[in-house]
Amino acid sequence: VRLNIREIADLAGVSVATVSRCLNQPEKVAPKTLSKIRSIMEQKDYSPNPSAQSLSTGHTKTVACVVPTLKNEYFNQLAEGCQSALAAQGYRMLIYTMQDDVSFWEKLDQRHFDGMIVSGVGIPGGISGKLEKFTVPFVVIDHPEELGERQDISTVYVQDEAGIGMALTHFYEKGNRRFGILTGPASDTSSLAKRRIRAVEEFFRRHTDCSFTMEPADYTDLSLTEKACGQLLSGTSHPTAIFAFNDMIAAGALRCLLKRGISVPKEIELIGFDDIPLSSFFTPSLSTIAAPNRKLGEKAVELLFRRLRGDTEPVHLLYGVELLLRESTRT
Amino acid sequence: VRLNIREIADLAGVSVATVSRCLNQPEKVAPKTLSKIRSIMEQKDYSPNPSAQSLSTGHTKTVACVVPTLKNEYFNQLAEGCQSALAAQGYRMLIYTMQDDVSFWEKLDQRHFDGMIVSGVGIPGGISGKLEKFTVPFVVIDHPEELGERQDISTVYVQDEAGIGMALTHFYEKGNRRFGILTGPASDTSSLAKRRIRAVEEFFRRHTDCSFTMEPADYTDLSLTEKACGQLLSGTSHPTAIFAFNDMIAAGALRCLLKRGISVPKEIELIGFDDIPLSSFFTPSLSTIAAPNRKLGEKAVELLFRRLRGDTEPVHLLYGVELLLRESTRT
DNA sequence: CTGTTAGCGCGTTCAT
DNA sequence: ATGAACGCGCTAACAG
Repeated sequence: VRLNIREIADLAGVSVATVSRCLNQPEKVAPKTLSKIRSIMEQKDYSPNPSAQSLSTGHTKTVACVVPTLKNEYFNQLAEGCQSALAAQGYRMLIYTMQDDVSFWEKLDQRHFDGMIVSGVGIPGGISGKLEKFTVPFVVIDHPEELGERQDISTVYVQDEAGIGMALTHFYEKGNRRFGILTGPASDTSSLAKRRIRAVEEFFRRHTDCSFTMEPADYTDLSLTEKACGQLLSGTSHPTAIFAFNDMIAAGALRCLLKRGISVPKEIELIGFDDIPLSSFFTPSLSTIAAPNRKLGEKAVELLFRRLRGDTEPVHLLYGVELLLRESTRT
Repeated sequence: VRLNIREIADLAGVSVATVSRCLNQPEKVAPKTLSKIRSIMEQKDYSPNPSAQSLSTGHTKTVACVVPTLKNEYFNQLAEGCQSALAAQGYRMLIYTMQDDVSFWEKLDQRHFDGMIVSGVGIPGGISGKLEKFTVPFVVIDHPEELGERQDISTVYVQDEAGIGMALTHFYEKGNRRFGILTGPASDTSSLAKRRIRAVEEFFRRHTDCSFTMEPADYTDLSLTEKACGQLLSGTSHPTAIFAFNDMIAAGALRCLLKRGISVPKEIELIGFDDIPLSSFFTPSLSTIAAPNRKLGEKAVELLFRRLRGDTEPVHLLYGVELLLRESTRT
């Protein structure tokens, strides 16, 4: 029921080339024929077949968004930022989750899209191991340090180290000396996870009057997170302040603490990371390191478009973070 | 750097037709040539060009997921369910958000996908107004009542009315007689929104000893939600129980109440709808009507695949809901 | 300014 | 069991 370029051409009494030009280089078509063809296209509700267009041009007007999971609000926000930015440019977005599929990258066929946005994908051996096969431009939402040999690609990232420093320093200045750190899942080998751990270690190297315990936590499974927090409490360090690597984990910790009748922030203070939308709804509302999650996605798209337009200069956008003091920390 | 079917054929000393058969109807190829071609494909890491395949077959192995927004956890969970189900079948997922783009449906080109999953898309005039142009199969995650003339399509939905009845009845049995209802945004004309409102009205038609106030609330903007809840409190009904149409709104209400020093559930009880993952993390944890959000997405995909396989019998999957009593209601 | 034509890569009759 | 040839719908040289 949908006609093709040939039929439009016949209807307008011109050749397919003219119709095609009408779409791609209207300035090269006589105003008169142009308007005539256009009215016919309008009337017949014509639009070029995307598959044919892709086959012919090699472009798909589609971008892939690759995240480890959609079960963490952080990645949802990233994806949301990408999607809206892409839609605004008339691009479609394919969404892929890696989950625990180890052969993910091998199965990914880049001919489906013009470019991709990749985030937080703990790649063993670094990005260079799996992403070097890709010739389509892509932007990584993560620290540039894991780029390896792919120094040519752009990144968008936040000051993790600084954020962690801010949180721990705040705790320290409030008099805390015993800390609990809830890291991401032990299986998370992303550069993001490793970098945050390093930042923690670095902090305590400079604050030898403190003790701390690190405990891996999962944000997918509530019971695991609570258990991890329990470990922290039953250990020898008896923390008075807990820092969680992301807000999902902080949520679990909060629940664990309150269940045990531990007052937050009175007895134990808590700070998370990411500032997901609902963290301000917790009670006590969660103090957290805020990053511009949505914006990261939007900017990544922006950088990707630069590439698509031919600008191959790699750009690294670093965003600052902010310590948002809400109710889970003492004033 | 990637070879095509022609080159593979030459390498194997056969024609392109044989290589193609090798992929699509291997049983029609001599075992010997089959294995030979396959090893070459393996070695050269060959896989057919998706665009060419689509152009030739008319299929894309891609499904569209259309939701109003990705800013509500509910839709994220839906999308997540769809995505994982699709990925398991080797399908890709395009994600579209309608936001407030009125011309969304007109711009949507169905040639990009083999089918679509549509959810909660308040379509003025019903689904039939905008979706009838689509010839690709699609499944609606919503009540069948809005299907209009498209009685041929499958749906997946939950018992909204029953859920609302459960919540309000629970409130009633606990002795509450003055109710506050926080509905979705006034602009939400989806069948879901309307249906929930009808269910509320229906309940109070049968419980004339109650008073209630309905107030539209937005889950995108916290301040609006809090203001809506404030309206409820400052009105004449002085509710002792508040029911929110979704958990995002309930979160805002919770915050509003606690800010004003109103104890939940002691002074005012609160029940939400959806059971988004973080609702159990609120404090008090949110009592809510739980729906199998992820599963709705998965099932929708399942029904869609039936269509793609040729089974045109419309199926309507109705899922039950459950009143999850947590801490925001009295025991 | 417009038309002809050759691909783009693959699926698929129809012969052989 | 295999190959030759056409069609899918469009873009881009090239010619006029």
